[in-house]
Amino acid sequence: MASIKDVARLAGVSVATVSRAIAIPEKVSEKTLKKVNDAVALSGYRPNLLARNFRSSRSFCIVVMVPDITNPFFSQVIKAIEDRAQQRGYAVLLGDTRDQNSREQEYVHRVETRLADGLIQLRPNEIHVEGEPLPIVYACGCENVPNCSVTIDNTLAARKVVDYLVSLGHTRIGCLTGLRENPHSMERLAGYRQALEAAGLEYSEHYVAEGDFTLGSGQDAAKKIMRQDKPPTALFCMSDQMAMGAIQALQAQGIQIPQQVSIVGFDNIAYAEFWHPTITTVSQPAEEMGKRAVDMLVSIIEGKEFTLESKILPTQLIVRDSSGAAPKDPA
Amino acid sequence: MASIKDVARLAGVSVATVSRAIAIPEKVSEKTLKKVNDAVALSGYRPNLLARNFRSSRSFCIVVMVPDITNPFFSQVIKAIEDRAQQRGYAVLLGDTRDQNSREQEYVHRVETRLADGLIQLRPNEIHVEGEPLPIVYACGCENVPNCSVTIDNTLAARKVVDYLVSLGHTRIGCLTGLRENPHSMERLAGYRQALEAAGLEYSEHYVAEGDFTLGSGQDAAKKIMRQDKPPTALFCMSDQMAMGAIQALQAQGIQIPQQVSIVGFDNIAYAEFWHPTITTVSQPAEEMGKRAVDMLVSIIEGKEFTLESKILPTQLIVRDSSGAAPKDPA
DNA sequence: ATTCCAGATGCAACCGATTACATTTGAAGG
DNA sequence: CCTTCAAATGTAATCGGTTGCATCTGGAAT
Repeated sequence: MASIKDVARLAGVSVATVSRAIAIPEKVSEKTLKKVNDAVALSGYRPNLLARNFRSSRSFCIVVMVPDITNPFFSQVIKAIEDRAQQRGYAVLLGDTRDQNSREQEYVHRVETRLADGLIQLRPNEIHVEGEPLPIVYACGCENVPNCSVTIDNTLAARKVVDYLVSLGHTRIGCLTGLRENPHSMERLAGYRQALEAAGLEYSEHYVAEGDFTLGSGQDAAKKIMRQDKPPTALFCMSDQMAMGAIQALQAQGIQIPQQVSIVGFDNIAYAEFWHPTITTVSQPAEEMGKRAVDMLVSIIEGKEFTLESKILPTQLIVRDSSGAAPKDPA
Repeated sequence: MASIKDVARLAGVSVATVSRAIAIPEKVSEKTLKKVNDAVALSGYRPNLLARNFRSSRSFCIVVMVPDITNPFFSQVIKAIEDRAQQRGYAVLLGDTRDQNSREQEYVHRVETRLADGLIQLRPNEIHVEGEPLPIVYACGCENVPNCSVTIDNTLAARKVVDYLVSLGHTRIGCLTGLRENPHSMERLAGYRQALEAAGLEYSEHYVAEGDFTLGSGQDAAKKIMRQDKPPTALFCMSDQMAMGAIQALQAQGIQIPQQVSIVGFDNIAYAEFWHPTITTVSQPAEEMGKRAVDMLVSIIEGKEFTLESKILPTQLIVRDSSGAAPKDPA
């Protein structure tokens, strides 16, 4: 593999001249520029960016930690991140943590050891770092993370969608959560409770079932929650995937949606408007969050200013066919 | 930021000793080991892996190029890749190429400039590299790529699923392709034609509609293909996403699936068995391909043996509810 | 006490680029 | 022809580790 020395020898100049001819060609005479370019072409020289990065102590690489890349919501965010990062001159290291702290640590370690310049955390968990602070941006997380973050108001969004169910006349509204200890679950559950309270409805653990945001867990949780005396006439699912699982499970039992039970999701993933029925949901600004997260991170990395200017983006209720008026005479 | 020199000074030993104490502690006396460990703890020292990688000319990073990360099939493969790579000590750089050659080149460039040790190509395109060959493995691609690859027999898989439609009595079988110049499209189309020919059915361009593997394109292509005198009674879609779009489009027209039209997909993504109706499809071994691709790439990188031992994995026809016997009296 | 030798440690080169500083070159002006 | 000065180029230090080789140390054997 040809190095800058080989090029210098071939061109009959010093390595410094080669370096300059490549980096700042206008600072080099035309004659030597040509000699160097010829030598580069002849030797098939490629600069060793590992060396350059080492010298400058920069890797031009950022880590993105995500709980599950196969979740369409996250893959959408990541696509936006990759796009923006590429524009800004950074590459994206994918860290699918599978919600395991040990895996998370390994990726944080890459930043500590300079293999990445910074990190975007898509899990709603706070990262604990010993020693000097690292460039970290939280995205799609929760309202009250300590560092820079770009997120939505989960509580408010949940509240709005449950308000909407109330406005349709529903009084028995169930809730399918992610893992209960997940901060997203907690905040959205808080919004759910707020809406119930505002409507004068009683909160009951019987109307709450735990899942983990996946299709299968939505299926199971829906079955479980409907298996009671006075089952809900509406279900607020904390992810579209769970809503899909729930719809599938209820339809399999011959339950009509939305005539008998209304179902709403969260995220507005692409499949939501293709499902049968199409799914009422809360739209999160996935691309916008990804893009802004990159911009924030880059300005921290390059400016080294760890300002705490967090940003909360608006969500939008998208009404489709999976929700409707409460049945007159529920079972 | 503490460097190895600071640790050496603090511990009162040479940098070489510190280096050894960390890398090969058994080669160092207990006394100095303790001194070094104390100094490391005191200074908060983190080795600069950028420096180590530079020295060893290795980045322990591999690039994965994918046409579209939001395609659930690819995100599944990538998840497997990330998992395996992590196990083998490599990080994964995500390259979402959006089917643009310029973006592809940028990522290839990262390998040429040593910022990544190798590359896994999930697009079915061949990568053209000038100069020395690079460690590249093709996965989920086509049968006849030149380098090491792990893939399926697209032609055979398509042939089998269309054979299946024929066995149900269908004689007017439509085909929704990806972009026509996409190698996957071409190979699967070949399988489709083989099956027709074997059944003595005539091939007609009127029964072929082009899409791009996405939901929306499946919707459009299905509408277009049904808008003719003798519309197909069965549709072979080259991706599950297109099958979903097609199902949605036909149902919106009041067409019963599978009673009036059978629809089959390709990939067996997670949503296929949750769709309404559940989707008959061809299962690709996504995890297995991802895992094997990493193993192949690592053995090329570490062994530097560019052997051409490609691997073709089996596919499986998964029969579900979206396909059934041909209607007695088609419209 | 001397010799020997293995184990522990230090010295210094090295990886491939960048860059501050020193030196050379060459064209313009006197 | 000589001076002057900016432009062009070269020299060498540097980034932070790793590692071959030399040196040192201390205990065992003689």
